[in-house]
Amino acid sequence: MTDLQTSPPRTRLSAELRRKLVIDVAFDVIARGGFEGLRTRDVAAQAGINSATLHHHFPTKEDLIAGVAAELQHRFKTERAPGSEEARAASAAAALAGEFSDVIFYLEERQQTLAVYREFVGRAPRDPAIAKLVANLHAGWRGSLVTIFAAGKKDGSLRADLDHEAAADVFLSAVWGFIALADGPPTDLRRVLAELQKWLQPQSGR
Amino acid sequence: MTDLQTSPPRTRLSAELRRKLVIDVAFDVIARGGFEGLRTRDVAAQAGINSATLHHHFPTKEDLIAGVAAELQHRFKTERAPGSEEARAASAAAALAGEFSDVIFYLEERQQTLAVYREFVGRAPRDPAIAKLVANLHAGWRGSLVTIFAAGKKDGSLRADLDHEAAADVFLSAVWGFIALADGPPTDLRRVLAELQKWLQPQSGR
Amino acid sequence: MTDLQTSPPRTRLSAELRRKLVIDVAFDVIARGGFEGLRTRDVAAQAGINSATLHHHFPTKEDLIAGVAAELQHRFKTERAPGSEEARAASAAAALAGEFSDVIFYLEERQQTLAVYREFVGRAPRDPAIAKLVANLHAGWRGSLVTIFAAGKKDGSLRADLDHEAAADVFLSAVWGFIALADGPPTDLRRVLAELQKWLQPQSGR
Amino acid sequence: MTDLQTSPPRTRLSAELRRKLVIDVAFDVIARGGFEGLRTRDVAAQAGINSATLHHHFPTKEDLIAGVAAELQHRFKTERAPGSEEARAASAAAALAGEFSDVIFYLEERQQTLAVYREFVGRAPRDPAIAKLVANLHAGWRGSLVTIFAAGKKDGSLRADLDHEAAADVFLSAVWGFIALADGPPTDLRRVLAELQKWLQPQSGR
DNA sequence: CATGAATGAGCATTCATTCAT
DNA sequence: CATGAATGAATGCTCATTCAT
Repeated sequence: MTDLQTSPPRTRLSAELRRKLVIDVAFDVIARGGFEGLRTRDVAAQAGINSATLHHHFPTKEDLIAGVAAELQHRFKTERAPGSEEARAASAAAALAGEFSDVIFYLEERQQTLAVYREFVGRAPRDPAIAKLVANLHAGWRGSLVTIFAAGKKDGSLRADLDHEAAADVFLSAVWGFIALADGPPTDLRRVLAELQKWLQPQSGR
Repeated sequence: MTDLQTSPPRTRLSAELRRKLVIDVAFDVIARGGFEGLRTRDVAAQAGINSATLHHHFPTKEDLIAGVAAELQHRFKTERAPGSEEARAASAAAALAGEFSDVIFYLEERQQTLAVYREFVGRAPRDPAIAKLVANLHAGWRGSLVTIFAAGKKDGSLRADLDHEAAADVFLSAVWGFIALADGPPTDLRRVLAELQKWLQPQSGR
Repeated sequence: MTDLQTSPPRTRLSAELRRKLVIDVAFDVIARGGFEGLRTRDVAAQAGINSATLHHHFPTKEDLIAGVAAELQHRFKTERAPGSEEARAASAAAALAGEFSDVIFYLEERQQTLAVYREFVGRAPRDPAIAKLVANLHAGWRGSLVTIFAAGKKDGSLRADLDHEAAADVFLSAVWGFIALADGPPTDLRRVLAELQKWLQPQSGR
Repeated sequence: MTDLQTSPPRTRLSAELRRKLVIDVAFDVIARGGFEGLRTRDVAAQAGINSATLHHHFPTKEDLIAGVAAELQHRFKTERAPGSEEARAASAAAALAGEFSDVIFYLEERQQTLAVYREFVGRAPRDPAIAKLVANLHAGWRGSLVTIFAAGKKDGSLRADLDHEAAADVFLSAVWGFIALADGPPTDLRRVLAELQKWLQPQSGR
C-alpha cells in the first residue's frame, strides 16, 4: 500500500549464497505442498528474486530438485539428536538408544525435513535419480541398524534369537511407516517406540 | 481390468457402467504415474471416450478422484487372502495369521491397489477429504489389530507383556513402512514378517 | 472504448474451416515478418482465437508450419496466369510463353505467396522437412522446363545448340534470383525476361 | 578461423582484436545457423568471453550484426579468385572470364561467406540497414557487369544485340539464384555457367 | 448420453540486456 | 577491459473445464 513503485533493490549475492537461499525456500515449498505444488515461479518469488534469476542458478527444475536432494542428504548426515552421535561408539544398547532418540528428534523437531523426505520417497518409483538417493539413505541407515543388532545379540543386550537383518528391516519399516502415516502431532510416539524396544530385548522373568 | 483399450467409439453405455469403466482406468493411471501423472484427457482416451464425456460423468477432477477413492475402499473391504476372512472368527492366533496372509496377499497379488493406496496416503496431508478416507481405513485396520492382540494376550498365544494398542501401531507402521518403501519385488517379505511374528509371541525356552 | 466487458462470442467453426483460416493468417504473418517473426500467439490473436485453440488444431508450431507448407504447395499447383495452363499443350513456344507469363503473374499478383516461398527456401538448409518440400517444387518446375526446352530445340523455336538441362537450370536460377533479390516493385522485370528469351532463341539474321 | 574455441580465460585483448575475434565467431555462427540461430551468449561462449563482455564491445545485438555486415563487405571487396583482379584491366572477354572464375571461387572455396550473404539477403526486406548493404553490394557488382557487357558488345566478343543493362540483371539473378538454391555440392555449376556464357556470345556458324 | 471446438490461467524456459564490482 | 548476478518481456505449450450441437 505504501511504496508501490519502488522496484526491489536488485540484491546481489554470491552464487553459493543465492543457491543455498533458493534451496532452503524450495525445501520449504516442497515440505508444505509436495512436488505437485512446486512452481519455480513461487520459489523465486519467495526467495525474493526474478524467476529468470532462479534459472540462472538452476537451469532446469530438475536441477533445483537435485539441489534440494543434496540438501536433504546433508541434513540427515549432519543433524542428529544431541548425544546420539557419541552414543554409537559406546555399547550396542547405547547405540540403539541413540537410534531411538534420533527418531524422536526428527519426528518432533525436524518435521519439515521429514515432510520433504516423504515426498522424495513417494517420488522415487518414478524418478531413477531420486530412487538412488533414497536407496542410499536407507542402505546407510539399515547398515547401522544391522551392526547394532548384531552387537546387541552378542553382548546380550538384545534377545538372542534375533535375526539381525530382518530385525533391521522391521525396525526401519516401522519407523518409516510411522513417519509416513503420521499426519497430526505424534502423541503416542514414545509409547510405540517403547513397545518396539521391549520386543527387541531379552524377555524378562520366566 | 475388463477391456480398457479396445472399446468401440461412440458406444452408449449406462451412466453407471461408464463411471465404473472410467474409474478403473483412472485407478490404473494413478497406479502407474501417481497423482502427478493423472490427466483427465488421458483417462478419457484410455476409456475410449471424449474428455468432455468424462466431465459429463465426473464434473471435476476431484470428483473422479473421489470415485477412485470409493473404489479403493471397496477393494480393501472385499478383497482378502483366501481363508483370511473366516480365520478371524476362530482363535486370536488364527486371526493374526489371517492378518499376515492378507499382507502377503496384497504385496504379492494386489500391487496395483497398494500403489494407489500409497498415492492416497501421500496426498492425505494436503487433501482433507483424502485424509479422512485414509484415517478411516487405518482406524478400521487398527481396530481389528487391537482386538486380535488383546485376545492373544488373554489366551496366551501372544506375549503377556504386550501393550496391545502400541503393538497395533507398531504392526501397522511396520507393514505400511514396508509397503511404502518396497520398490522392487518384496523378496524378503516373509522373513520380515516372521521376525515380527516372533517378537509378538511369548519367548520360547527360558 | 465502448464495449469493454463483452467477451468475444466464442465463434464455433468446423475444424477444417478453422484450420484454413489459421493457416491463411500464418501465411500472412510469415509473408510479412518471416519465420523469425512467427509467434503462435500473434497468429491466434489475428485469427481471433485463443492461443490454446490454435494449439488444439495445430499441436506444435511445426505442425502449423507444415500446414502453411501444404497451403504453399497447393497455391503453386492451382494458381497460374490466365491461359498459361492451356498453352502447355500447344507448341513449345507457347509453353515457354506460358512459363514467362506465370513468372510475371506471381511477381506482380502473388507477391505474398512468393514472400512465403522465399522464407521456405531460406529455411530449407536447416529443416529437412522444408528442404524436401522445396526440392519437390523445384524438381517439378525444372522438369517442365527441360521438357519445353527439349521440344523447342527439336521444332526449331529455340536455338539448336541448347543444352536443355543446363538451360533449365539457368532459367530457374535466373527467375529465382530475381525473386529472391527483388525487394521493391519489379519495374524492369519484363525487360529482363525479354533478354533471357532472346538468348534462348535462334540468332536472327547473320 | 583463427582459434575460436581454445582461448584462455580472462585474456585481456585490445578492443580491436577482441572485436575482430567476436565478429569472426558471429560470422561462423550465422553461416551455420542463420540469424535465427544467433545467440549473443553462444557467440560470447565460442569467443571465450563472458556475454557481458560481448555487450561491452557491441552494446546491442544489432551492433554485432552491423560488425558482421562490415566484415562481409570487406571480404567481398578483398577476396577474389586468383588472377581475376588483373583480368579486369585487359579485354572485356578476360574481365567476363574473371567474373565467372570469381563465381566459381566463391561457390567452391568461400561457401561460409556465401551462407552469411544469403542470410543477409533474406533479412534485407525486414531490415533497412541490411537492405542498404545488400543494395550497395549488388549495385557495385551490377556496375562492373554493365561495363563489361557494354565493352564486349563494342569489341565483338559478346553478341551485338545484347541489352547490356538487362543482361547484367539476368547474369546477376542467375548467379544469385544458383547460390540461393544450391544446397549440396554444386556439381553442375560449370555446365550451367558454360551455358550462360554460350548465350552471351555471338552465335557461331550461320 | 456424447462430442469436438474453444478457452483462461498457468508453466518452465529463453534471451538480450543491465549493473555493481 | 572484464565478469557474474540479475532481470523483464516474451514464448511454445499444457490442462481442466465449458458449451453449442
